[in-house]
Amino acid sequence: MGAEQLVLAVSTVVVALRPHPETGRLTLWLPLVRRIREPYRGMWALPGEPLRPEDDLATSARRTLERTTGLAPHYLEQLYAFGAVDRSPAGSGEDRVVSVVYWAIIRADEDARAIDGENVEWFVADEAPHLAFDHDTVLAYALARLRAKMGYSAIAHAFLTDEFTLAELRQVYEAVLQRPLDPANFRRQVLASKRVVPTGRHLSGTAHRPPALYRLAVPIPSADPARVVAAGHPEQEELT
Amino acid sequence: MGAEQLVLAVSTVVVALRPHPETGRLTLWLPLVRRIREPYRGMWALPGEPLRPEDDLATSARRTLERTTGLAPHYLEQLYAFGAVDRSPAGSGEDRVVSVVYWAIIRADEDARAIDGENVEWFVADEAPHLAFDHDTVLAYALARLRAKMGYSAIAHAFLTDEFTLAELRQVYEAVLQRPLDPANFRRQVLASKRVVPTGRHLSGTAHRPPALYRLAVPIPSADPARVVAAGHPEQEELT
DNA sequence: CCAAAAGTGTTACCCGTACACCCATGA
DNA sequence: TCATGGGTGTACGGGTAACACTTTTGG
Repeated sequence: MGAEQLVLAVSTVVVALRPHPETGRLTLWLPLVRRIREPYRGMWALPGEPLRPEDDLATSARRTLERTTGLAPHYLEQLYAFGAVDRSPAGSGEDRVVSVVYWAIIRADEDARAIDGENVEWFVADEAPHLAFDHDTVLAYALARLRAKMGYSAIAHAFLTDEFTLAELRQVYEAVLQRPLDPANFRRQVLASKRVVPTGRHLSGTAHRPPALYRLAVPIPSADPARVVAAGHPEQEELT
Repeated sequence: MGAEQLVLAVSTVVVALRPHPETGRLTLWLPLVRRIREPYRGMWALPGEPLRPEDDLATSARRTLERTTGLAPHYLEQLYAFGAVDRSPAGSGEDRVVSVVYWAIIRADEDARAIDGENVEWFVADEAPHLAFDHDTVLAYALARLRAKMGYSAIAHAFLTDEFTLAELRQVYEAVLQRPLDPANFRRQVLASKRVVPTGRHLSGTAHRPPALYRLAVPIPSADPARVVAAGHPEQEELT
């Protein structure tokens, strides 16, 4: 037992929707980085970095996203702080690491511009390899929470551009929730929620009847506590 | 600008239900500690401590609870990690502090045994004084989240003993949500949810008809990611 | 004009709410 | 026996799910 140090790191689970290589259906993908040193050398892990004293937690997550994908996040949210003492292999003289984990959601249009960083590779989220540290748990938790949050918040829009068709929005839900939704009922529910406003424009060039384009009525609410509190009487759906 | 160090601390928002000093109705209370050194000397703050390298985050929260109330927590959940760079007054040469905040819920029977620690005093949650650091925000967020979570989880039971009447359970909801609930409908909803099982026993000594006693059918689900993930197909209501 | 997706209408059902009412007990 | 909270019955209304149907385009 040497002089163990306590280190604070920030990791980010970056998710985007891309077609599945086999079925062609939209699925969640995420970038992982291959570890180039011990411990867990050679294994895949979530991207991250130690927190610098001059950085906010979110700033660190943003930089990690930049480094691994070349992108700036439009949606970033804190997930959880993982701090079990045995997260790094015990007795190896390694530092004890507490990781604050963030989520970032990549929009379809940005995803096209994504550039892989050093030792970065994208994986289908549900088919990711066994990961270093406790990152299997972290990833599973992130996915479970993302799916749960789809039900009561507007994060689905974080995957889409400003203008979108209701079919596109529905496909996001179907991809993340992994089940088909009734187009007729979906349309009514979304319109009834007033979250979405028709732009008057229509999407042309489709194989069939041109669908109407919509825009978000209000921006996606931030999950940042400071903003949630400042918003006065918080709605349940805005709290995690 | 001296050599700033990065420090990781764990704070705990401890809540219990006690009668309001004026109205006599049940309300949320919490213990605060008076700061005995700079910065914010003399102000009230959330109890907490720097994380020791040999402690899990939850272990640290547990010790804080022990130190301020003499109790061991039956319900403990991680809330959020606060890490803005200016949380401590800037330029004062103070360390930069990242705080992982936990919630602890005190049951009615334990609350009776609570002993105040050094410089500890309890306050009605909604009438707490202006706090040190960003603890006003932290507290507001904790209360908002507690109220939201009452709607879709079983945490209300964290305030109660093993055996309880439906009226007691309803009073917990009413106290936290700050609005009256229809006893008839409340009873049906709770019974329909199957979360609760009659013990067959009745509470005697009441002024009127003796109410039936109930017990939790399944323990309150832990919000710990490791357990949530291990539980297989997670229900939405178990996720935060 | 045909296929297929966009979009509308209709109906049955579940669930939350409101509220009238009966039951059991201590005082 | 009466006041009071415990406990039951019932009817209304909003929201969701299922699915038949009409509309609009490209080929």
